Amino acid sequence: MYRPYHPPADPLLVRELTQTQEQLRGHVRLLPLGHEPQFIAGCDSSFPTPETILSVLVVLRFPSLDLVEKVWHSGPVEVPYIPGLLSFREAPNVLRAYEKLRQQPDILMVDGHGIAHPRRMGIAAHLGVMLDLPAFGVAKQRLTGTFTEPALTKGSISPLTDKSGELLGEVIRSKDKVNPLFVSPGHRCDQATATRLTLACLRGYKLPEPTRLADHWAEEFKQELRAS
DNA sequence: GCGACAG
DNA sequence: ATCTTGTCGC
Repeated sequence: MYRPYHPPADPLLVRELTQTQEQLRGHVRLLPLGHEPQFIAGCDSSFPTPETILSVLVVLRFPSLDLVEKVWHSGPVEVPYIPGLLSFREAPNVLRAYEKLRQQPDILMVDGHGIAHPRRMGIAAHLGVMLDLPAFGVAKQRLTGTFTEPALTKGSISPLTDKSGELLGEVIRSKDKVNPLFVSPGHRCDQATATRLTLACLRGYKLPEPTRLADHWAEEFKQELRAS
């Protein structure tokens, strides 16, 4: 099987975005959430066409997980995908969608990493800082760090750490025998909160409800968008 | 120098 | 992410 090949990225663009990322990093704050959230949001982005991005945000009541609201926004793709700089490609459009929300959430669950990132600035941290809102990431694939495979039973957890032993996140088995999820805090959130909320949002599926529903509606809107 | 690389 | 059929396991 072939290894994915990433086309060469413009060195100047990489330098610029990386510097901006370092600036944002200085604003990240990892703290426990003071109280139980009443509303939790989930977000997801997809690409109906190579040059169009569609972002969906859903808000669920917590802990019932009833859907309260869903919004979306689509626009032109302006930045290529570059490992470690994903947020600059997707976050701008997510922020536009966020502006359409009427019910402000207490915390945001993002499809991607929080601080489990080479520079501790995954898209969950990026969005959290931009919105000054508690946020954490739930990713399906590892970006950086090492871990030992957690047991195959739902709820099993193993730490994700970097070379120096620093805790970057936790690898969680969200369902028996499915690939684990990578959960890490993004901003105004700590690991315990990120893990606790992720587990509290599981409803028999691999993905926690906020992300799963955002994914679902993204697919719906995508069809609707291509048909117009 | 050689791999690895969220969505 | 996206393009895509059938297939193996619970």
